[in-house]
Amino acid sequence: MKATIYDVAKEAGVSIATVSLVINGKGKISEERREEIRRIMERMGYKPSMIASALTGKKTYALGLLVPDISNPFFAEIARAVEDEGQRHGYSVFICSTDNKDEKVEHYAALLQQKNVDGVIISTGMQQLSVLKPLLQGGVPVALLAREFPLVTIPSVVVDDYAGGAAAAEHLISLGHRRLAVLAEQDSISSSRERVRGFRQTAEAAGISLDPAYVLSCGRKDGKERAMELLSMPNRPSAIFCCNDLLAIEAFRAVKESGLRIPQDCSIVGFDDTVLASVTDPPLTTIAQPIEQLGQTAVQLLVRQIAKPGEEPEKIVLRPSISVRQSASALTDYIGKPEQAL
Amino acid sequence: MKATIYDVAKEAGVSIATVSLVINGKGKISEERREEIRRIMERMGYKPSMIASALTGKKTYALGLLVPDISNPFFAEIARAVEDEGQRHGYSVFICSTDNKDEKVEHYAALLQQKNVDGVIISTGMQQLSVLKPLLQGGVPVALLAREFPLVTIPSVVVDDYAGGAAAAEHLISLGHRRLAVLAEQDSISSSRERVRGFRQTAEAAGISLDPAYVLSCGRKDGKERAMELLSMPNRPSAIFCCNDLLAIEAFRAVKESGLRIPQDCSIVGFDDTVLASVTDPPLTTIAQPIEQLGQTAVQLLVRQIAKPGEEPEKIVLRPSISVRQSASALTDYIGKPEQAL
DNA sequence: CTGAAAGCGCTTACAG
DNA sequence: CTGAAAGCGCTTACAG
Repeated sequence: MKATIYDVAKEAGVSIATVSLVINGKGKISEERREEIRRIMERMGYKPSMIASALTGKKTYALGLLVPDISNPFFAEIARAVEDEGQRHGYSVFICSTDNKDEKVEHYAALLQQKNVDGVIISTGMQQLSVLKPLLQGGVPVALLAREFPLVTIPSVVVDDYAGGAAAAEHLISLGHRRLAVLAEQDSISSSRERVRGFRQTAEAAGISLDPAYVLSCGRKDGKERAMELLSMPNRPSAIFCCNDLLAIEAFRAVKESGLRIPQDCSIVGFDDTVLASVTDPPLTTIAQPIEQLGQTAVQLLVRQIAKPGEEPEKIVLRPSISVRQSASALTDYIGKPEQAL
Repeated sequence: MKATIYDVAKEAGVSIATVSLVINGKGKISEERREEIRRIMERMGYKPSMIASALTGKKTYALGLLVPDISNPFFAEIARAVEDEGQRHGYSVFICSTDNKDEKVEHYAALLQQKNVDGVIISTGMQQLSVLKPLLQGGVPVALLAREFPLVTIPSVVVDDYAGGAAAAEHLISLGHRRLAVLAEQDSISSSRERVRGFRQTAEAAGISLDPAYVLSCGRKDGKERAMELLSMPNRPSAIFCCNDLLAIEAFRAVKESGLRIPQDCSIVGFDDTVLASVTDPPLTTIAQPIEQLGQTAVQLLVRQIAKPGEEPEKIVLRPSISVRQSASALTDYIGKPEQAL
């Protein structure tokens, strides 16, 4: 049914070796023959099978992309950047949503390896780094995107999460906020930890302590609930820093459901600057990640790694910026009131 | 370096055929041997290469998913549903963002074929159906998701776009709107055409004509611009039906930028009910697609097609529903004014 | 119950 | 300038 290299060779009256050479633009073959064979391939609608060529030692030109959830707008945008940059280098990409569960990470890692992907971009959190062992030991090139593992030398590109958290704190503090709270992701996610750390240290440097009771970790579905907890505390926070935009939206819902106003009663700052941020009511002030650049850089690091497996792994840090919109404002309602009374 | 079936066979002192049989759970092999060989595979960290087994006539267990843009929340959610249902059946999925461009569709179609994917889910628009010829002729199973091609018999799952457009019109008309406008997608997208058709016919059935000048097609980036055009028309529409949520957001921006209020000065109804809809200000009234079910059904149709290529292709139609939020309201400001004066 | 052998569709030295 | 042959890592009849 589908034409193979044999069909083309027979049609052209040459050996399959010759056909293979023209496919790959190799060898010394007369330009006429080359052209003729090309024409025949074209006419027969022949496309070389990548899986056959992969088996012969060439690459599969497939990449794996591990993300927590492709339906999360941040990772959807990352995926698009990875896809485009991948295509630019000839690679297709498999999507793998892990829900940040080690078992799924492990499952996908094994699967990708069996599929002989040329490399894997990892942008998912995990409890145990060891789930990546098989990949690493299997010699599968890996690049980390927006994730870090301090003790391992894997090429990675991250945004300076600490600086992002710090920027959020600075912004809120400059607006006069003192009672700060944080809605964090699961503790297993290093980027979230760093954001909280940057936020906390900046607050403390400004003489504002961040009570651990006001730093809540959220799972996939309980963001609003956690935010509600914060809002119902005796000493309600005047501002909440959310470790991603999705959490910020959960916080929005909680605030509104509590009959409070944003930002007058409670300021909110997010993280990521996905499409969601410009769509909320009011538009979300958030720490912006250079999403496209993250995706592109990760692919480039991986491609380099594939080409020269021996190379010293690079670690690239991109700067976040703050997108000031309208979800965080000065504490106007409290003007004049003494800090203690708040 | 990586263990092959030969290494396992040698280690176990059997032939590779025997190993292959235990991998696939076939043949009649003593339970002891079977167990022993399993243990050896485990110990050696052996995982059969899928590309080798694919070359031997088995499947690649890879699917292609053609969408306009994976970073579009609607398609990101579709992708997640497809990924999950695919995994359930043993398939991994390649993401392919086409930007609705025929050249990209063609490119990806050829690529997926070369990669010997077992099937392709198509959820992207195209001008020429002929770009799919290679896939269809190549005997690659295909399923259509939220797309239709009237003349071709390909298994497909769609939402009743006509009914969705009709529901939007009914809702707006019941709220008293008479000056209706539409922000459509490109004409090449059949679902968009159907939505507009349902909207138009329902309006006309209610005695409201929809001037073609008030139905504008948008490209990837000019939604806001087109919406601005509508708003600056001499006879400004009191309600705009947008053929997807992203367009609705562009319309939101245009309305606000014009100093108008939603919904008092201009009602807006979207389509899709993605995560965006609950996040806008005010929350978006929109036609809800059963996204998860769409993705699942498409995979199931494809899997069936893969298993029994001869089967009559099914066409499944899912019903949309309307998610009433707050972006469309009754024409309170105009109460009492005669229709002509509007 | 198990092995030898052919074959999947390519690529790559090696001859000539 | 081009072909014969081995090999990639599997699966699948076919023998025995």
